[in-house]
Amino acid sequence: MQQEVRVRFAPSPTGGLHIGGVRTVLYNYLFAKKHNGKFILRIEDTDQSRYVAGAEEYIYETLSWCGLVPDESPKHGGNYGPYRQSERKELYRKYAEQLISAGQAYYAFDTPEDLEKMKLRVKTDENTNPQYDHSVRMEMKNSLSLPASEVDQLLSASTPYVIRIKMPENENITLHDMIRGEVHFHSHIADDKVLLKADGMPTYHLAVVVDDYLMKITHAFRGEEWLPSAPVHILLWRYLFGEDAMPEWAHFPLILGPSGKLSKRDGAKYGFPVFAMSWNDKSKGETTEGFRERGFLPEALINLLALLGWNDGTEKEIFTLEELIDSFSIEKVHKGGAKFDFDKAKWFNHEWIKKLSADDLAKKVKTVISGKGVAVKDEKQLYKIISLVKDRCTVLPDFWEQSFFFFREPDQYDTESIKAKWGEDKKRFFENFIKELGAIPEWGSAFIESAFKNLAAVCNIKPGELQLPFRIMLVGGKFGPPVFDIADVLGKKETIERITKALLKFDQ
RNA sequence: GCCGCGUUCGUCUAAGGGUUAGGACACCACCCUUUCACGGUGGUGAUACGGGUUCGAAUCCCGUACGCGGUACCA
Repeated sequence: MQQEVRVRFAPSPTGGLHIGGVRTVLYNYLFAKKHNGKFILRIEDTDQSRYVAGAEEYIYETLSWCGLVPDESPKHGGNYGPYRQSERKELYRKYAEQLISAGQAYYAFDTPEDLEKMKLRVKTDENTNPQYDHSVRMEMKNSLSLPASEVDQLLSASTPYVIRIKMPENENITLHDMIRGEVHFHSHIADDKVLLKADGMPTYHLAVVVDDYLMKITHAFRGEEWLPSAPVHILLWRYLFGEDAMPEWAHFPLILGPSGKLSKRDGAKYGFPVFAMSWNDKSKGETTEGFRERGFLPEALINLLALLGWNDGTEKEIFTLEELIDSFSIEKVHKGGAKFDFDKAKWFNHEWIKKLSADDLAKKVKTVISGKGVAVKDEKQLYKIISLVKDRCTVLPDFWEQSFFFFREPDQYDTESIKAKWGEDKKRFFENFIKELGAIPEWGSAFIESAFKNLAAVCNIKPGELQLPFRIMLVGGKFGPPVFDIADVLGKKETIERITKALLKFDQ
């Protein structure tokens, strides 16, 4: 019996979730579901200074909107809680102390000023970014450099301290990554990372290892930005729980903006959303737009994100979540970063709007329409409208541009477009057409069309020449779906009224 | 600076030693449509560079260049 697959997404609740994060969630989710495993959400809120109210709620809402609901989380519960690191605070210290006993970590009493001084002292052109590592640690104030008696004294005097890992000086560390294969590091390049902060909270490095162990995570996936600190995590695993217990790793490629790693600033700068849902930063009073608010469907967002850095090896591009679960494999995730292309994103949304039924779309379209102050009275008519116009809608707000004329009569007419060819004969045609329409036994686009064409033949006018005026009478301009379909949806009474009204206007 | 990762049309990607280097987005043209779209057909357009290995390299190896990431008591 194989071990149950358990994966986790571990965001820090510091603001909106951007699409890189959503994609990480997605790949985690797909992997878990593919292997009948569990998808866990863990909140990494160990940095109290960066706490942002509402950010955690936002994450749940985003996940729920996307349809990527965790099996375990602070909100959904589970057997491995608490799932919020701040609530696990007391549990980390013992592991840090264990490392100290084993000589794999040490207390460090350096103040921020001490660290600053060290950096200034060591900094050269060749070493522009000095680290707290083997080369300087014996010159600093820590339990390695100080005599034991002094360390005891400092501790009993409650001097603030951190616990740092003692990185070995000369060791090769190999990471096996499911996407990249073997990645090699030298231990001497990493610094003595802080494991436990002065406030007693763990840093990411300690917490991720301890929690992945305690929560029985089998596969640890995260963004490529974590690759450089992987050796620290591997060492921690080796020291604390043994490498045999370590999950399998995979580092996903980054999603790039027009210039480097996609950031929320790119959104404002280039005019596309970067967050899944809009995020309001109350401290700065600025809102970052989300895909949801821009009128994207969650199905499309998921689909486009899945294909940004992965594909199933075929030419298939439109996938439902189910299909993604079915065909997903980590090995086919790319190594290289992918630049986000908003045009392609819109194409995916368009495809999804076309793919979904009027029924699927109705609720969202209704929201768009009512957002314009128009109440949708006739459900059946709405379905008809959606079917009629969805092929020409790329994002949800387009439904208004494409169908507003069904809800209100034209307030102006594009008479310019027909002026040149308008005349008495055509006017007469429409006057007769009104009578014909009144006599139509069954209202429907095919009947309207044949009445229209028959009458045109009688009047000896090409039907094509009459269609544009008819369209403008009904909607006001050169837009909309096929004109007989418009008349159909409008209904007999409304159609006749609009022709009548327009005829008067055309004369002026 | 140092370390790591990466590099196929403008963008997302297929091809894991033998293909006229395929598809999609975008763009252009034509067809359909007397609105605009949808749709259809076709077109422009890529293996970063230099060395190897091989009968044969986009594919394997080495260098160079470029890009990205990391280098916090942030995650």
